[in-house]
Amino acid sequence: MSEEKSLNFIEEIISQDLASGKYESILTRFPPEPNGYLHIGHAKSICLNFGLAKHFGGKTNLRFDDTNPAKEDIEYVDSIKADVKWLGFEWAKECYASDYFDQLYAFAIKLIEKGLAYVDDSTAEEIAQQKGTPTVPGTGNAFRNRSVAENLELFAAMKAGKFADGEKVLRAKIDLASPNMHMRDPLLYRIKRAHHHRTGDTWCIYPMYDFAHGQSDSIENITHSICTLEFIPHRTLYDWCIEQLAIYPSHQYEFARLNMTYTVMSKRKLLQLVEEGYVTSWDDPRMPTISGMRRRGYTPESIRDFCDRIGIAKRENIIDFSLLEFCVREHLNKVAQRRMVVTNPIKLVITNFEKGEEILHSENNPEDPNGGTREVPFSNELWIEREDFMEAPTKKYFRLGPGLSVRLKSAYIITCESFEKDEAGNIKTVFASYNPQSKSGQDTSGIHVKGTLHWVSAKHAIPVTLNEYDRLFNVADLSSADGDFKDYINPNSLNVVKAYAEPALASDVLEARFQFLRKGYFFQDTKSTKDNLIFNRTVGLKDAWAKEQKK
RNA sequence: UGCCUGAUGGUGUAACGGUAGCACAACUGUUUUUGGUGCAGUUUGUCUUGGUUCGAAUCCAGGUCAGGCAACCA
Repeated sequence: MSEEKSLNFIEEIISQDLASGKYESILTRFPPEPNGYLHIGHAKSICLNFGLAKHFGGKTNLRFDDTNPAKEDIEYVDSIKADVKWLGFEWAKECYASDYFDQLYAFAIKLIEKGLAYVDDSTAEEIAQQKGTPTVPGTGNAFRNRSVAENLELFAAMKAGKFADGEKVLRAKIDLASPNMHMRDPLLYRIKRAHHHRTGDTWCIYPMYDFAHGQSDSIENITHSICTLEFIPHRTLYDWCIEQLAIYPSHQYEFARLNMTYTVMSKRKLLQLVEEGYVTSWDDPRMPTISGMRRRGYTPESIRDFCDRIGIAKRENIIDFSLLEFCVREHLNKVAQRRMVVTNPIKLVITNFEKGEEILHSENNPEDPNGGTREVPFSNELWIEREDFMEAPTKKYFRLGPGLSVRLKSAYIITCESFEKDEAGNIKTVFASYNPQSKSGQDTSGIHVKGTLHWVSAKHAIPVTLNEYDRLFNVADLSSADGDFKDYINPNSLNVVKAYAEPALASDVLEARFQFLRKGYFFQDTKSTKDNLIFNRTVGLKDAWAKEQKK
């Protein structure tokens, strides 16, 4: 059975390029600007670029597009490198557009010499005005006719710091009437006195994206430069620069960026959530950032699987959040250690358990035959979930109620005899008897019950804190919702609860993935300590009972 | 009124002139010491109008709708 996975449109292009001999091997790049943290949308691009190289036996560079020092910082460089590594990828070279500043400057001079660039003294407003509109051609100005010699001299003066910020810019001389706005004499260099995180104060002029990106690709001999759809109109300029400069012809291809339901994906909006305190930080587990998802308990495997499943195409999309949840459940189900934790406890007393205490064993992972078992102390006083007892059970309720029997996971079958309420009328204690013949693994009782409950021995329980996360927004498609996106923030995106956990959890390692039985997948928070164990809920289990109840 | 993209079930994504398939979601049934997992199954789709063709999701022409393009941002 050969199940050939069909190629996406970029893979098709690459295999043709390889088959035709256009390239012997391919080189891609992942080119973030270090002005924020990476999010799941970047993960799509990372998986694409690195995945392509892996698939076709090529390489991928990590390149920081650091041409705007006002917004960039080393903090972001470090976080980006950590995130890419965590996702499981290795770059061939670590590059910076700023490493090419001298070369880019030389490229600019070459354009001036060819009469294809000029220094413009106009203000930003004047330039915008003179550009016209998509339906009205732009008009030129007198600066456009400056001589090559004058342009050379003025550009050198710009570099030498002879002018104030914004006083002059270098523009390409292309076509002010072009139907493509990006070809109406685009800006190439601007004067900006800002400290650059790598070049310090060496430069006071910085190249614009359009004069840095394609040339950087070319310098590195990138074969396939892959970006998102909004750069389509830039491609004409990308090609123009490469042609006029007669440098290595990298080619740009575009795919649709990732959108997801119940979240936002723009760095600007994510920054707002952090700065205005809607979340605590960039790595808040509710954030769609790689660091937030890591802290939440997502695995690199599940994110890569997700990126694989969503595919690559040019059509705009909005992916169901449930697909991401599916991917992480699928992986965690295979690897997570099972533990028992009770969040909203009521006391269960086993009236006929005269031993008082017994050490039982429970499998760590039923999906993994080699996963081993752990010791779980059992006693005559246990905690169980309040919702696992019903005073007057309905007919489809498979749990505990007067006269009903259930199995306690990895322990015994019990039968409820009676219960006690407190003054407020809430259930306080449930009394039950156990069947000694029904011990897990050596059950000779012949009894079959429908429900199995998780539990924790009261005497042995350890206190833990659980962060139960839910989606950050309460509408699916934020792009088509009216008004400010912050109006749709889910006020219940975090529910912090105290819980009792089985003692094994205290000695477990920090990096371990857990499934708290019948509750969901959990991961220790970065702020968790031995004395104050905190777990983040990565994702809940599928809950068929909750669905049934809604009916 | 310009230019550039795109349009296949609820959501994604295949089919490259020849059976509209796959995944998620939803819904059944079944198994199960997690109402989890597994297994089996069901439902739902080619934007529109013409044309070419024995045959069109695919090719051609017109239309409609959606998104992008006028930062000294990337």
